[in-house]
Amino acid sequence: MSNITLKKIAEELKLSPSTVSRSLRDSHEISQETKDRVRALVAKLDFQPNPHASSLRKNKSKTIAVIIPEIENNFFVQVLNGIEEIAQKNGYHVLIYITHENYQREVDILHMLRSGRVDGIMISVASSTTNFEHLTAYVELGVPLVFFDRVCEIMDAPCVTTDDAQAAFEATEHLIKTGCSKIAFLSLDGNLSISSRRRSGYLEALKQYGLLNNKIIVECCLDDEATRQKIRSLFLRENKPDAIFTAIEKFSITTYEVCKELQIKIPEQVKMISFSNLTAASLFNPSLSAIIQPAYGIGRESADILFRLIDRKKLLPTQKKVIIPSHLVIRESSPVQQIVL
Amino acid sequence: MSNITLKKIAEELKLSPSTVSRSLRDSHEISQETKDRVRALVAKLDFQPNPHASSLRKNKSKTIAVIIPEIENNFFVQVLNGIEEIAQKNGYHVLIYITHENYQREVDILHMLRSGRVDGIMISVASSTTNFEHLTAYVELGVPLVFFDRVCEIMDAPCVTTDDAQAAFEATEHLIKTGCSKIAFLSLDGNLSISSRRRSGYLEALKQYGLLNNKIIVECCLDDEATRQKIRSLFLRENKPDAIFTAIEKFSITTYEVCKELQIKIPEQVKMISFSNLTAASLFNPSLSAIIQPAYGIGRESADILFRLIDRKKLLPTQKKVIIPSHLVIRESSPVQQIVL
DNA sequence: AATTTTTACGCAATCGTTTCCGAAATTCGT
DNA sequence: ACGAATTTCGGAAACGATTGCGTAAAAATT
Repeated sequence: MSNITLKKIAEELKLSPSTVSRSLRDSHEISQETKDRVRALVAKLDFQPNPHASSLRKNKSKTIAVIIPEIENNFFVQVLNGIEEIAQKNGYHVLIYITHENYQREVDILHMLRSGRVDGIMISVASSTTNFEHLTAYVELGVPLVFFDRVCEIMDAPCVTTDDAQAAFEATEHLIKTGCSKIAFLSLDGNLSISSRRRSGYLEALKQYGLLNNKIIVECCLDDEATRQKIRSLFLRENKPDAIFTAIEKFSITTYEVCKELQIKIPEQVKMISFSNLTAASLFNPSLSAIIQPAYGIGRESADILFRLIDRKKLLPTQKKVIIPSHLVIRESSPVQQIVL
Repeated sequence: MSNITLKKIAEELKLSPSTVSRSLRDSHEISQETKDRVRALVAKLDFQPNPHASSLRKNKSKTIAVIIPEIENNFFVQVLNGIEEIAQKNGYHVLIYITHENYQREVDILHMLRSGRVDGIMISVASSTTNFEHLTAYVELGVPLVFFDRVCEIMDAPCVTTDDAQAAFEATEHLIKTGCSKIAFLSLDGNLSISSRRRSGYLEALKQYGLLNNKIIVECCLDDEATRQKIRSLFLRENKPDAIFTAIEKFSITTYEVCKELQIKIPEQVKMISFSNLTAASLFNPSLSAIIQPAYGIGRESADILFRLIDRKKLLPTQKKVIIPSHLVIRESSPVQQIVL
């Protein structure tokens, strides 16, 4: 770390530190000539003000924290990409924390962040989170917080999501219209906002088409092997589903693998559709019909909102609860025309 | 941000700030009784020392920066995952910066980081980086820096990579052994360390099998459409390749798409193999043979090394240049037995 | 009992920047 | 030309935690 300080610059130029500081922030109470002299030396010595001293004094860290439940998930990666983009534009730094769907870790991180290390937080809660005290405690400190995707509706904080229920409805409806009547819905256990919204979209579609009695809801956990086992038993029971709708990208991969293992043909024997942001989904065998979430946009929008909060700007009324639509891409795993063998 | 400070704790307990500070760091010169009193109040008030004040005084930020060229790439995501894991264990925070393969952005980030904001840097350089002054200038400041994957060999900084040349050799050899003689190698343009190492592995295999005259090297850039066009023309030239070996995951996806478009069958008409960390590669149509890099391990190992440097611990001699082997997974896109139609 | 050592704590400087007050020096208004 | 307003800058006190140094009191040593 360079040990050249504001004070040294000041000495060198026979100025006071305050003048140098003001020059650097282009204060109107410094003459142009002095500013130029300061900037010249600063540039020459490649001086950078110490961010910790600055943060301490100004009580601003120019840093935000992004808390995500997992990183090996294209959705969160794209969100992060959007966030980083906006943060960079605003001159902010991005701290990343991964909870690995662990509630305790989430609590610890939020607790730790109460120190003033960051000016704001963006979070998608862990699947194991049912209690929100750690979040309310944080918000009560007055530090801006924005939820994205997996939100906590009851809290007074902006939420940026996609239209999960609508998207799930459309996906289910699509499956119904292509002839499916026994559609299984695979979702993450716990009571995440997205899970319940997606489930209700699924159920609503079944209801509208009089198929509510056929509902098959399977709640899977994070353990890959357990999920695999649940999917297997789904195919081994007497009343097999004729379609699978997975609410989580990862589950679609597991489902494909199980189908391969059990030699079940997609889409002939079972159709498939999934929430997924995998760019490679179109290369799957068969290509996977997917609900693509506007991940990048969610990242950008929620970051935008966070910075408005940080800058104490008024939020537009529409920015309290932002919903960006997903879109459905139909591919071979759930073809519109039934493939006849 | 909580406005409760060390000083207030001290007043409340009728102690001096120094005593409180020492109590919190478990100094031996504080009686157990006092420590207990301090800790009790600290716990009760949920006090957290201001990190900026602490960083300023101790000249330690407890933060590292991770600079990656792109994030929508499974390899870097897994590396990041490993890094975050180790950082968390060491009580460190992780700042993430994405260069988007942009040299100037990389320069700017490194310049900005010369302020003492972080205690160390982990970086994989951008493909457009040919000049390393920004890196040497940084290292000369005495701040630890570790390279991973895309390294700069000539610099005196630890490097953690995989055995690119060996892996590329084996992949090429595999293609040759399954009957291919016109193997095209698709790599990223620019002179990245990984590109040249992978290329040399490819060339070495061709050489050993007397196929050097058949070498086909295509350098692609980041523009997706340009890459697509280059791949198309590869298939449209008179002397078509009978195998494609892509050094970058993204290129394999584009290649698959082009093959679909041109109705070229993999592996019947052209075999494929790629460097890739996509978990879903096994679900491709056909499933993609891949060189899987130990991304998570690279992340963990390079973070480990960085923290040794930060703690001024001696590096083991083996930690100056760490090479973690990749492994080849053969799938349907380059079957061992030739599929006869 | 006198001395040395140890224990347990306080004082005050320090990290580097920012900003509230002044206060010269200059310009302006009339 | 003389007070008022403006411009331009410096002094010094923050911000909050850490730490070198000093020192009473208690304990140990001779």
